[in-house]
Amino acid sequence: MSVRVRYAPSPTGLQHIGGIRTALFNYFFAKSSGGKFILRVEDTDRERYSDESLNDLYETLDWLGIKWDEGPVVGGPCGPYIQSERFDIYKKYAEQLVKEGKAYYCYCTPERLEKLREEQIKNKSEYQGYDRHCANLTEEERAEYERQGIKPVIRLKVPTEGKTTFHDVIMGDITRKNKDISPDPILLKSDGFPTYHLANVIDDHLMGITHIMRAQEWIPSGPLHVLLYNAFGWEVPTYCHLPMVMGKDGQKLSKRHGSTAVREFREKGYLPEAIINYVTLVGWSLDGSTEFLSKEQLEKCFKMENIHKNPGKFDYKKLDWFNSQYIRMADDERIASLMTPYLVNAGFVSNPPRDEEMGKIRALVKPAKERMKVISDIVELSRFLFVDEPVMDENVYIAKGSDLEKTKTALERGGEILFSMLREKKSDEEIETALMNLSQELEIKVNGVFQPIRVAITNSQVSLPLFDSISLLGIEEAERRLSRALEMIKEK
RNA sequence: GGUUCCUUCGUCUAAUGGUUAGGACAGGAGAUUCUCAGUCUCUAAAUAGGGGUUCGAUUCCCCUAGGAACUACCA
Repeated sequence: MSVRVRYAPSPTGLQHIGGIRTALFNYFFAKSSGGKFILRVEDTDRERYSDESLNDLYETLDWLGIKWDEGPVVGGPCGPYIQSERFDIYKKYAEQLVKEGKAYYCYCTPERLEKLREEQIKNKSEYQGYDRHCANLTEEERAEYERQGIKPVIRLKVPTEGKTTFHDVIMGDITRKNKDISPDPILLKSDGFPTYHLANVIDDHLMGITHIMRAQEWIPSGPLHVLLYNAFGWEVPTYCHLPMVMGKDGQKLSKRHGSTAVREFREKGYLPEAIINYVTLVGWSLDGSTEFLSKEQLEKCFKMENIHKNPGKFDYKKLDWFNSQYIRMADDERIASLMTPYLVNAGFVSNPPRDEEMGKIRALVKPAKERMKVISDIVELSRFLFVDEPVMDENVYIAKGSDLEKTKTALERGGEILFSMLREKKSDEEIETALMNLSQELEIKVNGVFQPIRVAITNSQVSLPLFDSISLLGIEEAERRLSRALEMIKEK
């Protein structure tokens, strides 16, 4: 039987790291086993649903380059793949269970349930959950509720005796006593929409899902789902509960740990390949030593057996490392086009950039590439090129081990040497040597000469290398800034 | 509280019934004749604790401790 797996998110928020990790695992498992990857939108919660979330789902998967074989937009033989469009199916199956005596109508109001819950908490009752008030209603009682116009929910009859076991590829057998399973969970809400449990089981069956790969937070409801499959007389798929992605403190990764939405990472300038690579390495590994894995490689070598049991913490620093590595590996032209929006946003270049601005951006790639962790770093790295904000504090110009006098000299004579040699088209090495000689003469470290010049030209203590900066800026402008700095320093 | 699950360096992980318990990130030290970054070298760092089984256990079993998830007309 060929593999069919699905990613079934609920469009109630932006796609986050944990979610796309689940998507990735499903996708890679499908690809590596020659199966199908299906996308299904579980939008049965009308309260929390948002169009923005749905768009974000498509955009994020698209950005990551994850294509689904069946699902919304692309269609497929088991559609529709959006649960809100499958309304009638769930209703039909839920009513079938009622007819067969495996489920029942419940007319309890939210108010009664709330009161019940409060009492259970107050009395520290061991027994928590629904009290099965409506489990054995007579026809008369039902008719009375209907007359009152109460819209019922449908609840599953969960056995009070025995136990239910399901097998998980990663976890092994997981058993729960039936009396510990949520007593008679709601299958169909009073608005006619299914709850997760119902819709999920029906769709997984109808769509021929062979392996259910989902986060471990679903383990507790596994037995309930098995009960549902049994109630329908359907075969139970293979379960594979994925370890969760945690924050630094060991709790479920959430906003308070930092960015979690993939969109935020994209906006900061993370590359999709870095996200994919790093995220799949949380809770999975190829061999313990391979660090770099492309999407294409993972599509081939992903093995379910290598998935871990224990949850993994999300390490932002390691992601940064991956990202900086991928930036370096990336094509220059691609980096240039990735940098452009940040420069436009910063107001450094026009939108769209003029040819001459595009030239500057391209020239920026080489020196900037290996010092960016994220693409947005380019804004600070290139600020000196587009805006001129001279440093007025003379102390910034003075390198460690140097002093004001020597710094003046370094600026004056170093500048002369630098620009005359640049005009003579001397090599960087030759100029460097000349400046080194000057530093020896002044009895200061090489940096005592370089730092003031660099600060004068780049307006910053931290910058791209001097020669790169000058060639980016142009000799004229660099010289202008240097003389200005010299004037300023001379007055001190 | 109840139920279920988890436990190798700070973090992600590798390994085998017998190894100096390996790699990577982060950290520390040094090098790199321009800052920052990068690169290179070196370094420190783990089998949660206690019992078994065994000639031998990080690996198999049990207990304890710690952590997590779930416990909705949310998924």
